[in-house]
Amino acid sequence: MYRQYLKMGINERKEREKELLQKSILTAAREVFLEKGFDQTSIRSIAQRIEYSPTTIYLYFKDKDAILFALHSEGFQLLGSKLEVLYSVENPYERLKAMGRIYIQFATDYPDYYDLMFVQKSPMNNLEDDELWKEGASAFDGLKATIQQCMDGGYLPFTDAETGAYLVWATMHGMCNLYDRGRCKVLDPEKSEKIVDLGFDEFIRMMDSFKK
Amino acid sequence: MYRQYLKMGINERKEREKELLQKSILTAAREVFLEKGFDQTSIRSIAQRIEYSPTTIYLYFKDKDAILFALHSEGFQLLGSKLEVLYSVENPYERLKAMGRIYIQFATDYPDYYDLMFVQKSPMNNLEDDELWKEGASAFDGLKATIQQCMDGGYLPFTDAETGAYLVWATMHGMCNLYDRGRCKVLDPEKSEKIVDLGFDEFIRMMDSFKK
DNA sequence: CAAATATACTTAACACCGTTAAGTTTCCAA
DNA sequence: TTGGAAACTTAACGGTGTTAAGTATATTTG
Repeated sequence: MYRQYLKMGINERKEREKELLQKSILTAAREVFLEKGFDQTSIRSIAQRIEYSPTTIYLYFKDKDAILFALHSEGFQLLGSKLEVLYSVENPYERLKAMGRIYIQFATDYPDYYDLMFVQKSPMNNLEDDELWKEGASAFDGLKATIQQCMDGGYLPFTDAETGAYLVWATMHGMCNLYDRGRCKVLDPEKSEKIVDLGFDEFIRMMDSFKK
Repeated sequence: MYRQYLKMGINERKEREKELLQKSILTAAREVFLEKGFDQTSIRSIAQRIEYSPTTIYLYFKDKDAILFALHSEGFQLLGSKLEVLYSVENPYERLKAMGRIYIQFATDYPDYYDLMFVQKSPMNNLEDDELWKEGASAFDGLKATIQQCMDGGYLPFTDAETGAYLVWATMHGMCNLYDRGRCKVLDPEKSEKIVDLGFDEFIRMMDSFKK
């Protein structure tokens, strides 16, 4: 009968509604996360914001880590959008320097996103043991390619692009993380507030001296 | 009466007993921490191990952060003991390289201690706002002094010893932390397991090329 | 059209957590 | 012997992630 034809439309509407709630859960999660921070982002606080019971969330996400993983992916999208301007930078070494500046700016502007993307273990629990970390990999590949071009252009003397990219990444990450975690208290108070930028400048100066 | 004379002895015994329990709480905390890790180190689990009620712990420590701070200090003592061999290294550049190796070895051998010392925010909550972070400062001063000597000896071209020390520290920290937090999945699986050492070797190679 | 069933959601509960207030036991001094 | 301080425990508060069971609603089927 004609109801058979309606069924599809109804199912589609239902699917749309499901997706809508899934999205509103994620929106609520993002709001709580950005307003209150990682620690205060609880299933219950997300549920309260969308006026559903906490258990409803489990009908749309496997567990809390799945939500955090989704937010982590959002962070990578945001970082990616900030990095887009680099396409116009043709000189690989200039691009690398700009990349570093943007990375640090991102870590400073969105410390919670940064933490979720590069420090917290929770979002990584969502990956299967053999599953690869797509978000991280594509960002890293971009860096690696630039490093390779820097090597080819004689700007940097790394023996291996991948190891070199890791080393540069680790330096940026270490500076941001030590600052974020309050470990820069050991520094001269006058320097400690702007130490990440000072460190970056010093890093650039070191790299500059490599140019063959 | 003669009891007056005993009183002091009794009070001293009581004080010794108080210290004893304080120490056994710390021992239990350390055991749980090293066996089960940071996340599983709860007041309740520590209490269970010493067979006291959880609330007793609060008679000996202000809160959980105070215990974590005590463990964090232990970590610095342990790291300090590992660094002792450096006294015999006269060449500052050789000492710096050895320092880096020991630092990485420490982070690898005692990841939980390392986390507590350089990543977790909890132990830092125990410090007053204006209070300085003694443990971190004395470790950093050791690095800074060596960096300064490297600069003086023409091994490294940093413009400022403090910023240079921070930069070197951040590089080591970044490599260790990215590895610990599972972010090295982005690397070639063949390299990822030994990436910290590979990165360190590359770092040394870079530094070597600075020698004036 | 009524009964059966599937869907969406909630309530209640479990097992944890850090922490505090109130109560109990133990010990020493007067 | 009794009063009181000190040491410790019990019970509770408000929070966490998560699951099992129950309810209401909407859809399908006989």
